[in-house]
Amino acid sequence: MTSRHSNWRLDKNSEPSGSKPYNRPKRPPGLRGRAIGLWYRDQMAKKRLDQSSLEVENEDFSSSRARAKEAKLQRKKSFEKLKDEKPLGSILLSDQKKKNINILLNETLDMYPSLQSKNITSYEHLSDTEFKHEFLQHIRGNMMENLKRKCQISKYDNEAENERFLDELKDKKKKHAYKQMQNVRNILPSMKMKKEIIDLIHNNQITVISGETGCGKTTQVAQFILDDLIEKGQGSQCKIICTQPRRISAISVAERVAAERDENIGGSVGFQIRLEKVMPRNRGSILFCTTGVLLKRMETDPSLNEISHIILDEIHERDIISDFLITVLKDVIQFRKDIKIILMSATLNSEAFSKYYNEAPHINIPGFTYPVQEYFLEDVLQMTNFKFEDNRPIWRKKMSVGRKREWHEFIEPYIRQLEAEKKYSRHVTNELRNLEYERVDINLIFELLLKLCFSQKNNDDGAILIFVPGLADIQKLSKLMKESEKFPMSKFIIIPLHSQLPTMDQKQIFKPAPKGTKKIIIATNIAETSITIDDVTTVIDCGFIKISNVDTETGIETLNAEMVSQANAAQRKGRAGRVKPGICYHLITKIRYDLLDKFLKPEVLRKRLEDVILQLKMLQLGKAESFLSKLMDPPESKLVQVSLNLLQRLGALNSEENLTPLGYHMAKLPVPAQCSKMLILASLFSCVDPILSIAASLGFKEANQLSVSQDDSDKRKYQLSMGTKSDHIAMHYALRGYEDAEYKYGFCKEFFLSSSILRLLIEMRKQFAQHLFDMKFTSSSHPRSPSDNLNSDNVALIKAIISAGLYPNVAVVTGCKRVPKLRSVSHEKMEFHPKSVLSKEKSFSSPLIVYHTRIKSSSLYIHDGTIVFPLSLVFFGDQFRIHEKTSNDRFSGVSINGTMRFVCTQSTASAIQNLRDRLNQILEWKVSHPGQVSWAEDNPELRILKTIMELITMEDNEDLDLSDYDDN
DNA sequence: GAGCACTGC
Repeated sequence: MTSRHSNWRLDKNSEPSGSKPYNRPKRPPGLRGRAIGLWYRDQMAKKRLDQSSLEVENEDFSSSRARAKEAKLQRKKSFEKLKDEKPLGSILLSDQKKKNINILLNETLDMYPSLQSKNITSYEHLSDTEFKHEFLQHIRGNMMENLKRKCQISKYDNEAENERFLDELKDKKKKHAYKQMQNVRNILPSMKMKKEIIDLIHNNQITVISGETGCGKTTQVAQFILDDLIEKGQGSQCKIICTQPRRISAISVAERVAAERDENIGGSVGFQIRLEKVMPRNRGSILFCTTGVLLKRMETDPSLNEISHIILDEIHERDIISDFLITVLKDVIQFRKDIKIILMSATLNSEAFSKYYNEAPHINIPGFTYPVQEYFLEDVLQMTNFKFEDNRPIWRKKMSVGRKREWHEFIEPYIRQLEAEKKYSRHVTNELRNLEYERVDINLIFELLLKLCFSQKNNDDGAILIFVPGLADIQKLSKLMKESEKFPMSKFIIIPLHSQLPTMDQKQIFKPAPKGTKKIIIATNIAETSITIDDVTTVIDCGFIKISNVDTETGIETLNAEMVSQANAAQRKGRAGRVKPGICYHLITKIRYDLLDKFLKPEVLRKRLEDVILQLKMLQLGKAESFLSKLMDPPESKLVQVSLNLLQRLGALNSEENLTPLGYHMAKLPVPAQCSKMLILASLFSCVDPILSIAASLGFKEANQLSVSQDDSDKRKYQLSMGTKSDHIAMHYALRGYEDAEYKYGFCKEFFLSSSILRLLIEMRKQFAQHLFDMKFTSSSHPRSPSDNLNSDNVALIKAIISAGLYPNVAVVTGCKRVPKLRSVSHEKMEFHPKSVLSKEKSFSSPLIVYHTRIKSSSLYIHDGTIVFPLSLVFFGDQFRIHEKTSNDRFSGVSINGTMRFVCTQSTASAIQNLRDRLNQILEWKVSHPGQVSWAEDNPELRILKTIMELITMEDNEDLDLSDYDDN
């Protein structure tokens, strides 16, 4: 007795109507056993290959069908296993309630008659609304077609403007301030290559410009283009967009360039980042924006109409959005022969970009930095006489095959060579030989610091910058320095630098230390690119970096310290040579340095792909797999499938991998997919305020800050959760508290919150609220409008909506001795991350937890959780099924997900099922006919939603005894 | 008992 697989996509049939039938190829006679299997495998592979080259709509039907089949098989398997699952709770409904539900269901039959329509995948049954028009146009469109259509627009040229811009520039050149700026600019290496750069850009559609820090490419190239065109009397044709990977750099570069032009921002130069912009004049202008802004712009303006030049800066960083952009632009230039693309990168990997763009011409600008002397671990050991702790001889049996080979082929011979050269003492080579494994050694950093700060010959007054992987290392080193009493505050300014630590006095970080004191900065890789401290002359690079990764098979994300790449090491070293010659200590051996990878894996290979896939769907780029295969480094097919499967389960994509109405809304909102689902539900249930805060926090970051010394911040977060046993609701209370606080600074200080993050979160809330209003889900664009917040104080309802969004991320509490014990629904061991308020919980009134983020580091941690009750999951989960007592299954009740069962009577089960079906009808209808639910009158929609709300609220108030669920 | 860094008209 399986209820239809309901997940409010308007797409229940997995059989695509109107698609071509799938012709199973006939296998040649004479094959046997394994050979048959192999033959079919090859056929499938061939078919997939053939189809990926076809145009968008017919593509890959066979594999989606295979996927559906696989999913069905999995489901069948899990139902078998379900028999062994202990029930995770029970559902109790009084006879009176069931009676009322049945009356209600009868009275609200045929709420939406057109939903009964058979031809549901074509969406023709939808009422004729603005939304239907917009949606159908979107899912039927494809980017190439749009480009063909839109690129016919003739070139913009305005004589009057041309003249005005030229006169303006001539006048400016006479001004003293402008001339002075010009003198500063003239020193830059890029200035010497101005003509070459302009010519190259002029003569080619694509240009790759490389250059190291200090060459001035970021500030100059856009100005070269603009001034050149103005001087040619073509200023009005010029409209440049220059992207930056970070918000701050977009603003600061714009400010810098405006200053160089003796202007304020908003003239010929502007910037645009999310939630903040100062636009330049329409023509003869340069806009500095973040990569994300450009990508979003392309959703509505794929042909980049009116734009004359796109400059993508810092693409060597290989972040997802930049990688994505260079691929999309490859398509755009086919139709916009007049647009110019300029790719700017560091010298190291610029060749690769040139190659990716079909051997595009490439120009290198020499950089200007002071020389930096490099030392390696062997030198540091010699200097400090350091001895590694617990340094047992290498137990080579334990090493992986690769490590073993590495040791025998390179490292061991290198040490032998050092011994032969006798450049280093016996002590050094012994330590290297006995090094069990390479890791960050805080004691070594400390010893090196002592040497640097207290040996006579060192009278350098520059700052010392230490790179460590994470907060734990910052804390350890700070503690060590403090306890040694060798670094008194009178002589040393010690600055920890980490994105989640409160930024102490800003000026202190950037201004040189007063005479007689030394500045020591202990930083994560935030100091590699995001924060630049000019007066650094000594860098200590521990050689490790924390880096996120993803398991291609399971999709589990990880965060662990790994060895840096040569590019990282070079960047870190470069931080010592900004104002004068410097020194860099790499705490790895020279041979290890040579063996390092050239670059880190690009981000797109280290992240889950749900959001990228939604973005590419929004840009109408066709099948995920075939578009992603065009990237410079295509992600593994298996991982694409994992992400596609989740999006399909969430109801964002249908079986043909097209956006559903729900998916369309999800992709439009700038939050993770699961959060947008929450937002839509919140508007239907009239409780947007809390969910807006939660979606903003999950999509951006929590406002809670950390501290270097002891941690009161966890206790304060616990207070903020107000006993709701939910990190998510704590996020809501943090924002509400901040908004309502009269003395905001004091509030932030008391609760260890970052006011700058809170302010951004509040702006994001407004942005989402505006979206919901524009989509007609709410009656007001104000986040706290009373009419959209009738139920915002109903904690049980908020939790239910959180669980509806975060599903299928469910964890189960299995016990609670010292700390809560946790497992996933598929029985993996998990833990609450210590920052979660739930990690301190002693008793659980329900074993069910929903979460957003799960990362494997030292353990598989859930970073944020909310405790929920069975009904929320039963109403909003998928694969709902009723179980009857039979001879081989003594269980009577319902199950969801093929993994979670709940005990109830048959009559309760069927009442729940019917109510659930009706709820799904409402949700299906609502996402495709956006409109508010009127809470003012007694309409059928409202009566159903209210009934569900009442059931959920009631359940939360019953205190259940955890001992029922304890595995022990 | 522990949290690299970014981003979204």
